[in-house]
Amino acid sequence: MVLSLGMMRAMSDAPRTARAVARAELTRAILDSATQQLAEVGPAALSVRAVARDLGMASSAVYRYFASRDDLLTALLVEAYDDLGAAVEEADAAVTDRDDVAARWRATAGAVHDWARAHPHRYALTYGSPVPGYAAPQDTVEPATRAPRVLLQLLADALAAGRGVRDLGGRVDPAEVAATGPISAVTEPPLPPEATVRALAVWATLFGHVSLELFGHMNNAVLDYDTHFATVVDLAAYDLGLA
Amino acid sequence: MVLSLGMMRAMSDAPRTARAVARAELTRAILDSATQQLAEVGPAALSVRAVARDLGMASSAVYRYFASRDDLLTALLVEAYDDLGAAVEEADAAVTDRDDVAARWRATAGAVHDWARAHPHRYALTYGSPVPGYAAPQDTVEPATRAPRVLLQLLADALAAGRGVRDLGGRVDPAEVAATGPISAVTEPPLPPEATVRALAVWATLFGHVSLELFGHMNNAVLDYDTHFATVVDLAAYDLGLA
DNA sequence: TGTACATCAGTGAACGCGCGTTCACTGATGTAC
DNA sequence: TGTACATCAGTGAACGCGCGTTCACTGATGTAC
Repeated sequence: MVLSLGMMRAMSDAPRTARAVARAELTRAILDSATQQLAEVGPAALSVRAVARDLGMASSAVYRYFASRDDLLTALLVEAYDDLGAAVEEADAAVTDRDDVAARWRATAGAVHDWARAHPHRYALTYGSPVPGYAAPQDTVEPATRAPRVLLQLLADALAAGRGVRDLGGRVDPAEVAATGPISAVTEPPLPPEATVRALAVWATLFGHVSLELFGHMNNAVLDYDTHFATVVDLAAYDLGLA
Repeated sequence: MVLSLGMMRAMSDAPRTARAVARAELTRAILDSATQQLAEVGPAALSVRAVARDLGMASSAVYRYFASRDDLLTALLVEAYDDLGAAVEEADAAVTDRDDVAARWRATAGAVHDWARAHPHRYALTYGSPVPGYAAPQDTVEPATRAPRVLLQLLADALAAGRGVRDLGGRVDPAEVAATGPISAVTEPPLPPEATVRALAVWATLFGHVSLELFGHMNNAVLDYDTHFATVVDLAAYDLGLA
């Protein structure tokens, strides 16, 4: 996507001209309306015309702001990842005792849980089924890494402070070390294999729990989601060697 | 839904009349075509007309078999849950040494993984984002319990045989015991709280892993899904106290 | 500062398409006597 | 076994709707001199 000069101004923090101000505002309004659409009909039925109708403008006008329906979807996806990433980063950063890694983990997991419940449809967009016929472009990759990065970093901090990952019942297979190399390499210094494996498993538990809860698979099976979530997070803290 | 006599015959194993045979076959053909549709356009865009076109019949004819698009979706959902449930049950049953609970767990987890990869769109239908505007009716509840039941039962068997769940780093809170009561009560005798909590956490890990893998969140991060899945399953076996 | 020109936002009509569902109807199959 | 009637499967037209995207155009805003 080639950005026009006007578009770049619209996206900068201090738009100069009246046009740029209007563009920034309408871009925002389109995204907000589309986000609402998302909640009502889902990503597959997200409609440029419905957004235009909602804003009282001709449907063709939306194309001055987004080149296509897919571009609009991409923008929603990037915003959702960024929003979640920011929430998680802030929750971690809000723990003033940086050495209390268990508290940082709880804050991180809680932020994911809270964000997902506050924005169930945006969670479904990012972590639910892929949208058929839509392939997320490269732009979404970096924002998607923000949240997981926080977990890996706090685990690295724990290891640096001499806390560690509880034993895993055996050595990590060399093939597994190779398979998870990119994850290990996220932090500096890299995580040891045991930590990487446990981090990935815990990450799956966290998102698995949130998905099962939000998508209705705990209906009438778990009666108090908050209590159970706290229990699972504590258990993960224990498995991570933080508690 | 009230079933007509003819419909009940069509669903029984040995349809009598030529009509009933034809009905059973066409019902099957509709479901197969719809399943293919699902893979191509997703559940939200599943179209009665497209199914009819595929089968070379008038779109109105499909309504002789399913009262509405939602009814068709429900049938797909029930079939998917049953298919997964059967695969998991068979995988567990195929382990001849019933006391080798670790092997039963690996077979169970592997069956979920294999089924999901063989039928990614049916997995997305059941465990991905809910279909907007569609509320799954009661008919889907029982089939959905088949797979999790296998895990709970093998864990109960392990406990009966003196194997058990490793310690969780603390006692299970009474509120959590209450919250997870329905899960404990699935087996006879009921699972103790520690086992229930660990079972739920492991269940979230398993489905979290499969979702993250299938929905593209491990792209360029985990390089060998099979190796990593095996590692996570082994780790879960260890956490469950089976290995 | 004032003017001429370039850029941009927004319009409304149009293209070609697909959808779920209903309905009156025809012809084949099944059933009761 | 043969016949009359009831049931069912499938048709094709119709209703009323929505979609993404393009295009020529108008009028407002911005810019260079």
